[in-house]
Amino acid sequence: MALSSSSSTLLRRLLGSTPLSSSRSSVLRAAFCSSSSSGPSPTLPPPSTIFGDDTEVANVPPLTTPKLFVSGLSRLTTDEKLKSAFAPFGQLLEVKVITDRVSGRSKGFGFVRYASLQEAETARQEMNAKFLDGWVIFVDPAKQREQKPAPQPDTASSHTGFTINKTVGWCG
DNA sequence: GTTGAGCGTT
Repeated sequence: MALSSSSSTLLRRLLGSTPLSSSRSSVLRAAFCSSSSSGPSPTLPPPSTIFGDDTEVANVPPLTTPKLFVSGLSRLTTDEKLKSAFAPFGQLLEVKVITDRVSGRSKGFGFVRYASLQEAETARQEMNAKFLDGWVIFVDPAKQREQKPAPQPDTASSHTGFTINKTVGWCG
């Protein structure tokens, strides 16, 4: 149950030649449902226990942030290329391909931010595991880059007038 | 040219 979309290395290898059978459960279901009119079967549990329900397994959890993390980008892919790929799926508030400050080239991943979650989900379901510039890209919800800047409540002076000396330096 | 894990600059 530890299926995560972060396994890009193995997935892009498999995506090279995957028949992608989506209606495999229909064949098995027909075999079970064709012989169930003569009382309960002590040897076989009800089909609902095996397959659960008509719920598809490809159900993905909804997003919680309009910001998406796009990985698997080609080194030749830039901001404009990424923007052009995610543009028709919604209003992009910000598109950024992370480039190394030293070498000045793309790191192979970027971020896209939509105006709403609806657009982000659409873009994710439409652009996840798709080809972009010859490489299979992966769209995942991005983390919050904004970590607490200064959550220090008692950084000023207290009413008691005492000031804690935080100089816990080395005694040597 | 630089081939592949990962979460960014202001």
